[in-house]
Amino acid sequence: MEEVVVARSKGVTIRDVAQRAGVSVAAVSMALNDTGTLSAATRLRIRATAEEMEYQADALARGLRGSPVGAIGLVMRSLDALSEYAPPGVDLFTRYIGAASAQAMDRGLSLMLVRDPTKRPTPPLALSLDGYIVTMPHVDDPVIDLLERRGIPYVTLGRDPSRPDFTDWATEDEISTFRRIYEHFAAAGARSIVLLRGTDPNAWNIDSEATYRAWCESVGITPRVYLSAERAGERGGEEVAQAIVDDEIPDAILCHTGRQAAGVLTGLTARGVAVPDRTLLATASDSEHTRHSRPAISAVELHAEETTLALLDLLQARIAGEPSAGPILTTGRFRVRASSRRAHTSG
Amino acid sequence: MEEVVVARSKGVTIRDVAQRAGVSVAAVSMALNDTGTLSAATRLRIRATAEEMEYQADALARGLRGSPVGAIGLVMRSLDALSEYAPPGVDLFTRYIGAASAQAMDRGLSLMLVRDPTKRPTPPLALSLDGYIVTMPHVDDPVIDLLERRGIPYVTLGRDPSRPDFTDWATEDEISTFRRIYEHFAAAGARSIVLLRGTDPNAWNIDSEATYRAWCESVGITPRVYLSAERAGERGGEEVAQAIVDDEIPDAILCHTGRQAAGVLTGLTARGVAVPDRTLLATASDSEHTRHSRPAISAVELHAEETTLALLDLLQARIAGEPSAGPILTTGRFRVRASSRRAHTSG
DNA sequence: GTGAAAGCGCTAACAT
DNA sequence: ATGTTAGCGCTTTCAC
Repeated sequence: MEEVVVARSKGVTIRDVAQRAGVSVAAVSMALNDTGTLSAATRLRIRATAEEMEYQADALARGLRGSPVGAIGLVMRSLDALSEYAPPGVDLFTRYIGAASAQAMDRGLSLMLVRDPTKRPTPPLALSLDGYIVTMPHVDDPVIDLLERRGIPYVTLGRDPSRPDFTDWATEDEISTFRRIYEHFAAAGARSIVLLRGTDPNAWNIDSEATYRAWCESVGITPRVYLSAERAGERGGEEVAQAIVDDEIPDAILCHTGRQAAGVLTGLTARGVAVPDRTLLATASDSEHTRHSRPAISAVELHAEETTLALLDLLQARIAGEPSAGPILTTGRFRVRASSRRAHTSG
Repeated sequence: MEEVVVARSKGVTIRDVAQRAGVSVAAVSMALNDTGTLSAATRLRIRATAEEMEYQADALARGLRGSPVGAIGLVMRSLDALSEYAPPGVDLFTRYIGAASAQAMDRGLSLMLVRDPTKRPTPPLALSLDGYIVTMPHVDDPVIDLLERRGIPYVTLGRDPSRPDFTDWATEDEISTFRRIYEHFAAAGARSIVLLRGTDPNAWNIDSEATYRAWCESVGITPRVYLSAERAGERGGEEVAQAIVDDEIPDAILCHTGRQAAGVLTGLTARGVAVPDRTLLATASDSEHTRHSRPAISAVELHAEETTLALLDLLQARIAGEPSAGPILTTGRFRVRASSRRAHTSG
């Protein structure tokens, strides 16, 4: 039984360059980082040899000294709260991850998805990254606390519900989008409208309920809010649908997540409530479910690219110590599908 | 003008633990890594204090010593070859990135998307990662060379066309899927079939053309292959469509990418060639384009999750020095949409 | 069985 | 203007 261990060859070190250039390691470091006092001549000469030897500073070693490592983290609180990191059909998160990763690359940054760094074991590199994007922070979020405590720069997707003064955040402007949906419902003749939201204690859930109640009040509708934990997924939506029907069949239902909406559709159908003929249905997050269900469910299409771009801008400014340009609101587009189109309205 | 630099506070160090436990730093290291010769008693005592102090070894420092850093890289050769990292409508790559990131998290690994590490400047942490997934390596791929040279473990999505003996790869079984598409075309009465493939020198392009030619020969069809660079996108497809029509209008066209297919559809339509009535159209990669075009384009739906899971398995085995279990073939599903459905066939 | 110390590659303070 | 050196936090010989 022989163990074959392939030695990981390290590359050219600063010492190699120093030796070749006939200077000290300090000189090399200075030359390449444009620090210290070196004659232009030696600086150039050193740079040339470094180039020639294809020298690359080891990020680990620099990081150990406190220099930036050229990588940022992405913490998705909504994913941390789910039971699985890749629930079937939910492409919202993967789209954010993919978009942010690709855009970070264009800026010479690497991005890594990191599990909740307050849970042990801590993802190894987590506390050595240059900064963080935290999506949908919770009330009194321990992750934010940790980052604050460690002095690690961060920005958030969605406002931090615990810190009204914090401005380094961006979001799809859900509030006005929600209003648009209610108006869409009302225009189709809906008089009673139900909101089904999630239970994660984030701005998304808090603000949307507030928006809903305000809107109800403004048009004289009695608010009816139902809750279902995000992690309950379709199943949760199905159960709530039963409860809603038991209470009183509304003219329209708005669900937060695509999975909830898919479940509600199933539940309503099971109880003989026709969508959209009897009750209109829409959701604030698009997903495979909403696109492929029968009828297809009206949903807000998120523009992940636009939002992640804003977040990266904010984070880079924050890392550079520049003043905050936030918050930044991007706009989602409400796509009307069959689930909220009345036959006599569309015809 | 005062510069506010927030000090990044490091956490508890091994020295702190050693001091508190009344032992040397070496003892702490040994106790926590289960190495060396320590009495069970001290080992336990040290572990307790470490736990109590919430000690976390610094990944940078460990990495500098050659230990794994708990993070792996993802290099997408197809993205490196494009002009932009997030081309509009192409969700194939983001799906892979998202799926792989989420699954890696479930295994306690962080995954980061890395730009071509042979291009300078090298992404800082690139050469310190524990391993790599390289998607669609090119012939004589310099990235593979680099990883080999540095002794960094890697697996590939799609076989390495230059290394027939290399087995640590997985892929969606495009060969049999392609055959199925040709048969689908043939069943719909197509006699002349055109293949439009990309130009990246990867297994995908090489093998699919070989499959095509073999199939043509087996059924006595004269092969017609057209090329369009992946980075040419829809535009490239459009131009090729013109060329195809100029040569001779075929009964069916199979395109590699969704963007090419979308372009071909546009091009054909512009020339008055009706899809699917005159010519059938399908593509091997699903995308926004193929789902939302008119008519919707038949496409292979990739199961990113299944494939990335296989890749992570292979990579972890490779890192652990276990024997290869590859290659692994996963299966895509060909979804027939309007673009390849003959009216009299479906009716 | 345990501690002291070297050193991973780098940066920054201090000498010269 | 350049070199010397002390660490960053950790693992790993090597003495004791």
